[in-house]
Amino acid sequence: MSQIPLARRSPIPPENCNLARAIELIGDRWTMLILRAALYGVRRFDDFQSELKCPRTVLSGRLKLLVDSGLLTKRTYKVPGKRARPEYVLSAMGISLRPILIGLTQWGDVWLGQGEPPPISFTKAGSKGAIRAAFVDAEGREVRPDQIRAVLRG
Amino acid sequence: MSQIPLARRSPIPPENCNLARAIELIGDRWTMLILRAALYGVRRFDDFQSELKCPRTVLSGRLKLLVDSGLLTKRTYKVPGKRARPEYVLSAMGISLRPILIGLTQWGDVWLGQGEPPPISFTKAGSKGAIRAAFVDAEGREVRPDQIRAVLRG
DNA sequence: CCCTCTGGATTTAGAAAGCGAACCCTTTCA
DNA sequence: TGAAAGGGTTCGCTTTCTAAATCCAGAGGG
Repeated sequence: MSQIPLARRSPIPPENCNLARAIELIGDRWTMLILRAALYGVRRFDDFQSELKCPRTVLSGRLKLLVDSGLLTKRTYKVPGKRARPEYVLSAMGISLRPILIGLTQWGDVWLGQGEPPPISFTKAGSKGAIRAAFVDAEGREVRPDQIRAVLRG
Repeated sequence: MSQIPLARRSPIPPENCNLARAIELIGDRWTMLILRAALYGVRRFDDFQSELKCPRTVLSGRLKLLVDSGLLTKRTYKVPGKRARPEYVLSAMGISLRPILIGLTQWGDVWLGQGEPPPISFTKAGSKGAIRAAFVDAEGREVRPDQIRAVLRG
């Protein structure tokens, strides 16, 4: 069943692995749900809170971590007649997670969709057909999953 | 800076969102690190434990959850002259997370790599150049991130 | 000028989860 | 008969999560 050969250890120790580092950073329920909302355009503390229904303590802590790690940028917005308030917008680093979360969305559509059609799908601007996460070579041509090979440095 | 327009709410309530469901399931530090190791071929309790250095209680709990949710399959292996033991191998559902974790690896290479070259890279079988996570249309042609449009059902 | 409203938090106390160390259980080998 | 090895569970302790209440600053209204 599994095409993956048995290994007693991963080829890269977790403490030197950029995947493990990424998991340390964003591999947390609330953190990922915050990023999901942020990618949909949510920016404000109370909007995050009513969207996620998470404790405000957790939210303010996570926002702080995300700002410190560079995924979110804290800046000020002002609605006329109201106080200036902070908002949390995705940095380039945060926006570049979008393909990964779209990929995870589509994975969820397949495996967790409970037989219902996906509530959201993705297309290329100006055309109709669905697009999907995949791998491409340097020329932008798709590489099928079974053709992917891992190469260790050194 | 942000190309994402302000929203007060995400277009899909989290409780009806397959991305949110996926995050509930795998959006956890240890769970993701287990999947990382499993994608590298680790299968056995003690191998996971010495790789992850997590409490054995946490490991056995997570493995149980992953089996229950269908990402891992528990089966028995037997080394001649040793007792039969359980091992945890990725199901098709688990293996299909591979592109997402590779995408996250490459994201980490860019943003968390501390200037060092990535310890692992990915190529197409039989060729040399690196491949990367991207979006493709139905014909397998790359769609650039700024051309991606979300479409709501209904 | 004081009062209230609003968004963005911090404080507090109890519940849950994480953690490390020790122990248990079964089979196999010496 | 005893020790080893793999795969767990049990046990206390610490950290984190959670909910609810409170705080705080600056508008706007009276």
